[in-house]
Order: sequence, then C-alpha cells, then structure tokens
Amino acid sequence: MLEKILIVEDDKKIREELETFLVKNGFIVKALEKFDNTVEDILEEKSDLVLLDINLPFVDGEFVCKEIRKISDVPIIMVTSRDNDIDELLSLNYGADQYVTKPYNIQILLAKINGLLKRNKKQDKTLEEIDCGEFLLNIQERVIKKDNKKIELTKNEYTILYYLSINRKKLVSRDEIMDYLWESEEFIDDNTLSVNIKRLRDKLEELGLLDVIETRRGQGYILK
Amino acid sequence: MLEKILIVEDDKKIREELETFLVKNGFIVKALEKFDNTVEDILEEKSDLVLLDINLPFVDGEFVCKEIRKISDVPIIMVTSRDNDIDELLSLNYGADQYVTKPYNIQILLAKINGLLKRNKKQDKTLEEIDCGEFLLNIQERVIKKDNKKIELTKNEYTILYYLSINRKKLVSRDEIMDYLWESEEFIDDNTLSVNIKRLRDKLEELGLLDVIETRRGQGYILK
DNA sequence: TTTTTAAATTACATTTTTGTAAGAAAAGAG
DNA sequence: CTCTTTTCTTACAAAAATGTAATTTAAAAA
Repeated sequence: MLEKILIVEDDKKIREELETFLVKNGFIVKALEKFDNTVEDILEEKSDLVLLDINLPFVDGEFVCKEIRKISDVPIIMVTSRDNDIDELLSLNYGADQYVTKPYNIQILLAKINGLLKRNKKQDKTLEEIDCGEFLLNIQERVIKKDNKKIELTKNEYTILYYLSINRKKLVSRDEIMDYLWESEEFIDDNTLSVNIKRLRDKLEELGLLDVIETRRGQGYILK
Repeated sequence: MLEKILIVEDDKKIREELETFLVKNGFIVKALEKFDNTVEDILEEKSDLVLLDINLPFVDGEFVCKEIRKISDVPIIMVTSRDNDIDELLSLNYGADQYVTKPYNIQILLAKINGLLKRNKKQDKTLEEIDCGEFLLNIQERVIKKDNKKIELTKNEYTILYYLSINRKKLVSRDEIMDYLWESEEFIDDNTLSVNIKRLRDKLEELGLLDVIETRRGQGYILK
C-alpha cells in the first residue's frame, strides 16, 4: 500500500519541487496551500508522514509540532534553514522524529523518510494494540487511536474498554463488567457503571466513533 | 518445582487429614494453627494456593477472602459447609476462584486444586509482565508484583518504572525520563521528577523493595 | 573542611478522576 | 397508549493524582 506524505511548506517553488520528487519516488503526496489553520489541517490529512517547515506564516513550526504530538504519533520531519542550529532544536525537544536543513539534500531526505516509515511499520505494536475494527486500543499507553489521532483513557475507561474489546462482538453483561472493574471492592452502585460507560462513549465520540458500544437493554453491552 | 498449599481450617482433625492427603499427592503443605491474624498470616506464607474455610474463629472467611484479593492474586478455594448455599456465595463474589463443600470429596478437591494451579501457570502472563529481577511489572494491570502481593501504580509511577525497566541495568538520565513522561507538554519543573521518583520508591518499599532504583548523582537513575 | 550543587523530602495547592444523587429519556410490557 | 423498568445524562461532591514551593540531606568539588 502506498504511503502518503504531507508537505507543509509555504514556499511554492520548493513545495512543488518536493512534490514532484516524492511522487517520482513512489509516494502519494499532499501539500498544504494555506496556513491559517495548520494544526487541524495536518491532522485531517491522516498522512503517514509530515514534512514540516519550521518557518511558516501565522504560526511557528515548533508550535505546530508540539500541538500535533499532543494528539498524534504521525512521524514528523522538521525542516530548518541552515542558520537554525539543529542541535538547539534537538535539545528543545518538540517531538519531531527527524530534522533536515534547507536547501534540501534530496537523497538524504529520501533516506530519512524511508527510515522513519520503515521504523514505524516495524515496531508494529502487534502486541501492544488490540484491533477494535474502527479503532485501536493501545495497551501500553492506554489510549484509543484512530486516523493518527489518539485520546487518553482513565483507568476505569480503559478497563471497561479492554474488557469489551477482548470480548468483541460478544454480549457482555453489566454484572460481568462490574465484577471485572471493581472485583473485591465494596458495593458500588449500578448506576456508576452507566456513568462510566457514558464517559467512555464520550471519548470515543471525540474520535468520531459513534455507536461502537451498543446497549442491549436488560442484557448488557456489545462492542461492535 | 513443588507447589505450596496453605490450609486455613480450624478443625484440627480435618486439617491434619487434608494435610496428609495433599502431601501424599505431591504438594508442600502448610496450615495455619491460630486465627487471630489470619489475613496477614496467609499473605506471609506466599503459598501458591489457599484452601480457605468459610467458618473461622475471630473473622469470617468471606472477609478474609476479600482482604486477600485486595493485595494478592493467589488462587483461593473456599470451603463451605453444606448449609451454606454455594449459589449464594457465588453471587456475592468474594473473589474466590473455586468453592467446595464439606465434608470434602477428596478427589474433587484434588481436581480443583490441579485445575487452578495449571490455569494459573498457563496464562503465564509472559507478554504482560516484565521481569525486573526482584519483582514483576504487570503492563496490563499496571501493578508491581512480588511474593503474591501487588501494588497499583498511578500513570506517572507506571510510566517511569516502565521506562526504567525496559532499560534495566542501564543508566537513564533524568532528562530522558522527563521527555518520556511529559513529551510535548509545557515546561515542567525538574524537581517534579524527583517527587515522582520518590513516590515510586515509596510504593516499591511497601513491597519490601529497597534501593532498586539507584541514584547516580549528576547522571540519572538505574533500575538494578 | 567548607562550599556548592544535585537530589530527596515534606507539605500544600491544583487538577483530574471517580462515585453518587436526581431526574430525563428510551425501551418494553401490559 | 400508559405504566414500569432500564439506561442515560447532568451536576455535584469526594477522593486520588499530580505539580509546585520550601526545606533538608547528601554527594562531590574546592
């Protein structure tokens, strides 16, 4: 499957050169053309890698990078002009995965892109993530992931979703969930589960996941 | 390796019969002989399985069972006299793994013991637990385990310990840990890490784990 | 030894998570 | 349709987790 790279660079000439080069090398390429809503635009593209210029109109590339990292793990390569000191950038730790300097050494860039994509594919997370159909549940980080976006879960939210996910497509009774969640604790109100389910559903909805936890009145819940 | 069963039963005759029978069947057997501090005594034995009579002097077996479950996963078989209704016990969910009725059908008991021990060995948690030498770090539950005791970690405590454990016996700098813990967040005081390390150490100490996180002044920390 | 600096410790304030109460909404029974 | 029951929703209070400030301790340097 072809991989999609998003170019975030305001110099039209450079942008188009890059685009041509990357397309020739077998990538699907998109490029932002306006920069008034950069963070959201980048996240919406759901690309496999972002090439992010540090000097952008309206906002700093550094800021953009940090914002993206709050909700996404997408690999980011930051592009700096020669006069920025790369060492300094590294120490500031914006969360970018790689840095390259302008003007582009196009072969080095290609190597870095391929390196990142391969690395990202390799660590693969097979053991850490449960495939829930429309989204992933990451065990290690306790987050749900969809389209390169992620949302953190609290302990209760995670525990419920984990239990539902290992029983995906099976009916799970409210009692079962309550035993799993609160095992040997004192008596806890039945409604408390409803509230916790509601909170979990709200987070799922933030990722655009509607109706993934289905209520079976009188019987329990099903993760679709 | 031989497995150790702890008998918690106040009728001396029954106790000794059981003991003989289980020893003959290849187990190491211990039995409590006083019941004034049952919960602690059981935990201290660090046995592989507990055979727990529901009618004890001083405290209820039910109470003991719930207390143990709060800090240990040790398999528990609860022993009830015929007049206790097993169904009722089940519904109350004290956290026992199996129930048997008195008088003992000794073959059924043996089957249940073997079943529990095998099950416990099988699920084995290889993928879920990191071996940290003197203790285990359970990824799924986010607890540290030692001698059948467990302590829950908060998100920060877990994240730090996880990072240390995947770098066990390697020196890890404070900056590294801070980047891993707070990645793209706003600037966070250096001392905050000290506090979090302290909290983690306190929990480790509750399990009797002293000095497992070693300070290398000016350099960082090492998980021994 | 004295001084300096890094790390530990303690107490407290803030934020987040969690449970409960009360009422609304929705599904099913009669 | 009306009544009953289950689940959902909202708001609030309690508890737990987390960060900060101030102080102490201890290691290393001078």
